[in-house]
Amino acid sequence: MAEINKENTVEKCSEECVHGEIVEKVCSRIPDDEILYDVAELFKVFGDSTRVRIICALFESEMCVCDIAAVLNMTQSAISHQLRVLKQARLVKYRREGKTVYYSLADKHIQTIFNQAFEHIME
Amino acid sequence: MAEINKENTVEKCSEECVHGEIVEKVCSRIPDDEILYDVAELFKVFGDSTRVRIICALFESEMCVCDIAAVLNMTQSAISHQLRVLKQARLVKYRREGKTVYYSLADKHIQTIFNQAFEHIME
DNA sequence: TAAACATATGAACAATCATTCATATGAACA
DNA sequence: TGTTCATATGAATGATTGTTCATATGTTTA
Repeated sequence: MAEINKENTVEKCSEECVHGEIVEKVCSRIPDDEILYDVAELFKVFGDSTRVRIICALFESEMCVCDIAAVLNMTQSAISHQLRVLKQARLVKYRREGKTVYYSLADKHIQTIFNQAFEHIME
Repeated sequence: MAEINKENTVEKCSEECVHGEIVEKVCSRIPDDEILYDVAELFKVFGDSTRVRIICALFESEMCVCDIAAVLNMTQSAISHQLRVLKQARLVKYRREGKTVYYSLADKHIQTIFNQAFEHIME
């Protein structure tokens, strides 16, 4: 328990109110910070309405950058920047056909995650 | 199709490369912007490592604010601010017992969403 | 090879947000 | 009622990030 307050910034309540057993149990079971950081990074990608709209558009059909820009009524540059973010998160894949690049979703988990999110919203 | 480029900022490619049928189909099937905005707002709440750690801690056990602060090794104030965000998103609920306030998760969808996120990370 | 065009990217700016510090609130108990 | 203590909150600040504008890349076709 000593390492819980490393830097002597001990809260008043830490000696009175902390439930030692619970804190210890939770500390031992919670996933590593590194993993939780990655989870937050993934959700950060989902946490922008432009990217959400791109993903939902790609649920319907593979599309080129121009088509996505037309659907969202935004500039090609803005879409391209966001597709790069989605690509880096391995959420979309692409194929080139001449001058055109077609994007599609890369991960089967995305649909499940979004369905659950829709259900939470609707409650 | 006229309403797709409302403001005469027609991209060059919009007359050459836009695939009209696909754009029209996707436009008609994609959920309303209002809903997609709400979805993004929900994911924005998940998109912070402190909040992710709080949520994962609460997967293990109901806890008071002090306990959560001890588990995450952060100040009571920082935790309290984040719990307010989670409360506003209806992701946590609380019960008061004397001076202590116990928080727990409010929504069954959260676990499913996080499980899928873990699976995406692990791939 | 040169022009045309779909896409990508770098820099800059505005807006959003997590934490800190100080302080307020509200319940328990003397 | 007054003190103690767990929790909540307002203001300020530093950091992150989405979009725009200008330009670069790379493929096609004349």
